[in-house]
Amino acid sequence: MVQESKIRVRFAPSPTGYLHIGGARTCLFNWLYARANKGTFVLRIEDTDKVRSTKEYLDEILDSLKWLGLNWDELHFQSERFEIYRTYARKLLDEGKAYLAEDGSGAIILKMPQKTVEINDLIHGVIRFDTGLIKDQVLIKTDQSPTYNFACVIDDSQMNITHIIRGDDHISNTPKQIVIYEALGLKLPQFAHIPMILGEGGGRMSKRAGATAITEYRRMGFLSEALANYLMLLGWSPGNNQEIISLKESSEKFNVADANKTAAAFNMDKLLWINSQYIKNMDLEKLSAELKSFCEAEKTSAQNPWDEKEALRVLKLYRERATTLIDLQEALKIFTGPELAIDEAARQKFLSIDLSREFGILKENFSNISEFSAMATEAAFKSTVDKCGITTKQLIHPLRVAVSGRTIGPGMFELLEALGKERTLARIDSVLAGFKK
RNA sequence: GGCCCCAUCGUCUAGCCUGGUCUAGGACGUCAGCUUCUCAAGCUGUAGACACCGGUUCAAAUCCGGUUGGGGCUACCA
Repeated sequence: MVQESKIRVRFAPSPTGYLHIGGARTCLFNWLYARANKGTFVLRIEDTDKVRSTKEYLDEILDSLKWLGLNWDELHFQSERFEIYRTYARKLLDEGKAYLAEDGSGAIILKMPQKTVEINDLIHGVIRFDTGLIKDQVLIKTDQSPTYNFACVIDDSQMNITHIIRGDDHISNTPKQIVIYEALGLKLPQFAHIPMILGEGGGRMSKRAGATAITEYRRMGFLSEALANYLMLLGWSPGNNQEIISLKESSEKFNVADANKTAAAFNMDKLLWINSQYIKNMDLEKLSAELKSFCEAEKTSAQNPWDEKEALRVLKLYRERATTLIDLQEALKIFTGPELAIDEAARQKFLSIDLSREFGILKENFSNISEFSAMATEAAFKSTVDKCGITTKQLIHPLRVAVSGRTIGPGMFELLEALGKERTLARIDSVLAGFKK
């Protein structure tokens, strides 16, 4: 039985910038294709531009990929392979398929043959090019470093890449590369050009039009699973009207050939919605761990040290109404210490009139509760409003502001239970003191 | 300019390859309602698209051609 050669794909970022949305999606498709076919996912750093490549960008790219869960099986650096490219270029020189630049600069240039080249793209089908329209291509630059198209071909061939999955902005690079493959007598890989991601307005994605760096999304409080989920939906669909899909599930059914041809506009609202779905449905302990590492990364740890039990309580209460980790982080602040920062507008709206009598009675009733449960606080609250002859609404909103500092939040009594008796009474004392002034 | 890619609701898409089941399905967003101690969530419902023209065919979102529109490439950047 003939063993079909294993699928090998690669993602080849250049460390001349951070990893952006488009690159991440390209990487994701490669990764999914490799995992779906039990193949190998190669990460190749295209750092031939010594001036513009930096260690910082490299680290940022690697960190972003790890965060997204896109692990690689092999890692290569083009900067370590310059001699290989020169060897191949010399071969072309010897065979008369390339020539030395006439200006004596030392650059090696490929003679462009006059022919028609065909790409059989997995997504676009056959695409034809007339190479007569393409000028001779520089292979090795004056500084003896390889050009992108040359290094790319040599590496893809040497690394036995079977499928090249990349953005369709590379379609016009493909004939130039094919000519190099043919000049060297190398086996052609399969090509799959996936569409680009457009900005919110439909134009080119840019920093100006919105965030583009993966790290920025992380800082905005997105869960990596949610971002990956959203990204894979840009240009691919699992079918069955499914919107929420994990990396694991998608890596079982993904196929590049099913990818769309049309560019997709980035839409923050949908990303936000997917993120909220993950926050609502994720395993609570896992969510807590995510929040913890988010707080640590942001160095704005609301809790110090981290109180897991409390975090779990808060998460349970707030995850339903949270969209990002930032929302959760904010919620956590309400539970930090007895002190509370009260929103000024909220204070104006609900605590500007003197409610010292009402809060006084409420405090007394709360004090008498032995087990500070939602049910018990609700009963105590009820008897308070009855005694004061006011409606629930007249006191519940001020109370919410008093104990949580804001007008919005979870159900009043679940909130009180989570806060606990001690903290609740302390905060009531605090507003009581305010009324006396 | 030349070459190339693309074209279904505002957005992401299903359907297109293998024409009829499409009076075009789903999701986000919008709007309305339910629920309600706030804000959400949730549930129900509403409006909303096959870019245009022509051809092939008994029949086209689906096939073909053109137009228009958008995008990419055209570097000794990647």
